[in-house]
Amino acid sequence: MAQREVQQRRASIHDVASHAGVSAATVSKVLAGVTTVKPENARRVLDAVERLGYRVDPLASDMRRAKRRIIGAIMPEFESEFFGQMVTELEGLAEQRGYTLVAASSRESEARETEILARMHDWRVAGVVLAPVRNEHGPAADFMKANGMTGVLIDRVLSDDAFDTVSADSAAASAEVARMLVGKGHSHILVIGLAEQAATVRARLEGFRSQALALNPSMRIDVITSEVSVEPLRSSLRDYFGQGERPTAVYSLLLKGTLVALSEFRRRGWHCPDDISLVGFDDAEWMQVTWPAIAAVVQPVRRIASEAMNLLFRRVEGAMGPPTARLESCQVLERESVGSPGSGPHSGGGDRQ
Amino acid sequence: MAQREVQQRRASIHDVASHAGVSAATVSKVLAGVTTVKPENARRVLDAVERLGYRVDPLASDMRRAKRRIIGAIMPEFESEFFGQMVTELEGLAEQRGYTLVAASSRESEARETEILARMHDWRVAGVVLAPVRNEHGPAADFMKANGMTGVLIDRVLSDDAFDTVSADSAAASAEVARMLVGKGHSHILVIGLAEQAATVRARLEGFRSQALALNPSMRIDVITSEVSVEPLRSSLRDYFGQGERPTAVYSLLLKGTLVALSEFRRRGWHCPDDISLVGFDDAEWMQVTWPAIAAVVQPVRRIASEAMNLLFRRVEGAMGPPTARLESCQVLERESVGSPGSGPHSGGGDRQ
DNA sequence: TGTAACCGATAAATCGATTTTTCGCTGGTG
DNA sequence: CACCAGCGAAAAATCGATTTATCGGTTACA
Repeated sequence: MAQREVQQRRASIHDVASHAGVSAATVSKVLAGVTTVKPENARRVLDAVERLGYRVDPLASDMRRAKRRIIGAIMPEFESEFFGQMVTELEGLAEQRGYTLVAASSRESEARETEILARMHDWRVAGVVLAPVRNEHGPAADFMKANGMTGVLIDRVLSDDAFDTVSADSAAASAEVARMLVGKGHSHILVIGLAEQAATVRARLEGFRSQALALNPSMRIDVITSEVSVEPLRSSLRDYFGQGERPTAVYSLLLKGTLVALSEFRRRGWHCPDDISLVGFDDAEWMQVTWPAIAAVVQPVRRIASEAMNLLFRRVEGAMGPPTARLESCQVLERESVGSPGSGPHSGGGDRQ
Repeated sequence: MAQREVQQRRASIHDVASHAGVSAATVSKVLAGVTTVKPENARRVLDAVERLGYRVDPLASDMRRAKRRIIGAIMPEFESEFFGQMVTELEGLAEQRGYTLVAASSRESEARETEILARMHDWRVAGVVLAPVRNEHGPAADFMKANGMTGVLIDRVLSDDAFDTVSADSAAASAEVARMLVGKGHSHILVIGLAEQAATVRARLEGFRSQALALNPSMRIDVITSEVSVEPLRSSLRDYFGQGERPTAVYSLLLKGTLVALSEFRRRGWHCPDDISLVGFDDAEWMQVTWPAIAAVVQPVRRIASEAMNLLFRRVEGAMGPPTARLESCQVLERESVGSPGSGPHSGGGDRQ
């Protein structure tokens, strides 16, 4: 319990030492659990610690180590449930091991990503969990490599020759989505995504395409991707529908795409699943309370986070060997936004507004 | 540009000093912009810095200061857009001033809140931005007070006698919601919320109630709040509707409540705004793409963040004086989930599924 | 009896930067 | 010529903890 020390400078290890009548080194050893300390002295040290409310200063404690007990986390954004949960999980896992997590958002910019990484390098973080904006081959991974940083890449990655990677098994999940949609009788499906995240999006696309075509070789699969941001995707989609294209289902390869698809459906007065079916990669809390509830691929956030931390700490502790590439399986939630083609009015106009 | 130094120990200020043929103190001064250094030496220092790719170690640099250039941020959760954006903003603002932001989630637990705070105190952070789980009178604020920490309280707070506070002007926004609903002809409205966040929720409730009653004294306003978590709220709501209560509009005082309300509407097959109108405090991206789009109160995240940081840094720099309590005004977005009572079927059954 | 091994603890070095103190040197002044 | 002021830079102290080297005092063994 802290007493009148309030507002004053906090007690240092030397204060504890003098109160206990021993040297600072002895205090350090007692607190580190070294057994070569006389019980009597240990007791007095612990007494003093208690009396002064002493706590080790992690910053000072880290001074001498080459790798500080800090883990950096870089996410493309914090606004979505996925990355929000990810940071929460990572923080908890770091804390469990006595590490502090410093999280930063790259705001979908590779330039910022590298800047943040450089700053974390300055802090001499023990390791970094990087969810790259684009993929594992960006400047950020290069920077880490060039500076001998230890790290794990997650989410928008497949595998790397220098770092362990952990991501959702996009291909398998997409194949399951394909089975679901083809099983319902869809034979003309539009897939939308952002090309930014090259490898991941490609995996999701190919996983879907190959499974769908395997089940129905005459299937028609249209693909719309935008290079950079969401807005071009929106206008491409608008053009596509504007030209009279009428797929019976849309599979969005990422959350932003799901939002874009929904808003385009709204513009045209289309309802799911009567007028068109919709499935999106990435789940969100709201998707189960809207009308209709939106079918989604749920990524195993906790498993990705814990696996990433396991791999990271293994490396931090000096583990060598070739990098691992883990794929964690997803869950596909079939909800009301998916139906069979032709089962509803499909008028293209029925607004309930 | 870093050269073959890769993988090696990073250059320290002493390496720079010896390469430049000066002392470490001189290097420090050059980098700090002190002008009492001979131009010739300054140049050589900067050369060496460039050549070695030297960057100041922020940890070592902070050692001597009583307050380190670290700002702590504690949020109840990271999963919602509101807090996600908040962290993003705070991080950017801290970075602008050369500070590092360490963010942690209290996971809606006051106990965890205090633990995190204690850990941040160990780091001797310069200041803390705390979004308390409950309100400004919790154990976390007490801890900060007792330990002489500097901080700002945001979001679920109104005002405090020790810390500056910044939050959305809940009362004013709620009054505007009241004007909107009463203006549409609603005279029986249900308000739902969590009592946890006592003062804030009360402000939202009172702001709404007083304005609504002023406009229509015979107005009926029912209130359902749950003490602790979301689930009791859900069952209370279920009971309420189960007893045959049929308000024409629901005003949710927080995001979770909006989700609960929507899912209960779903259960009963009610549609907005035909069967019932809905307005929620807190906006989210999905609310404008669903059918119907959900009316919401938008909190000025950026303004709250920047104002909080301004106040915080003022205190960090030693500003004295009584604490400020800022209220930032919100924007009310009227969307399709709000209509006039009786304008739709109000059958209580029309499902489009 | 002399020396080695050991125990427990302290002094000192270390980490990397900042800040204070000290010092050498130049130039101006009485 | 002696002294002081001022400049610029080096030396040293500091921050708080950890780790290594050292040291006094026993005990064991040859």
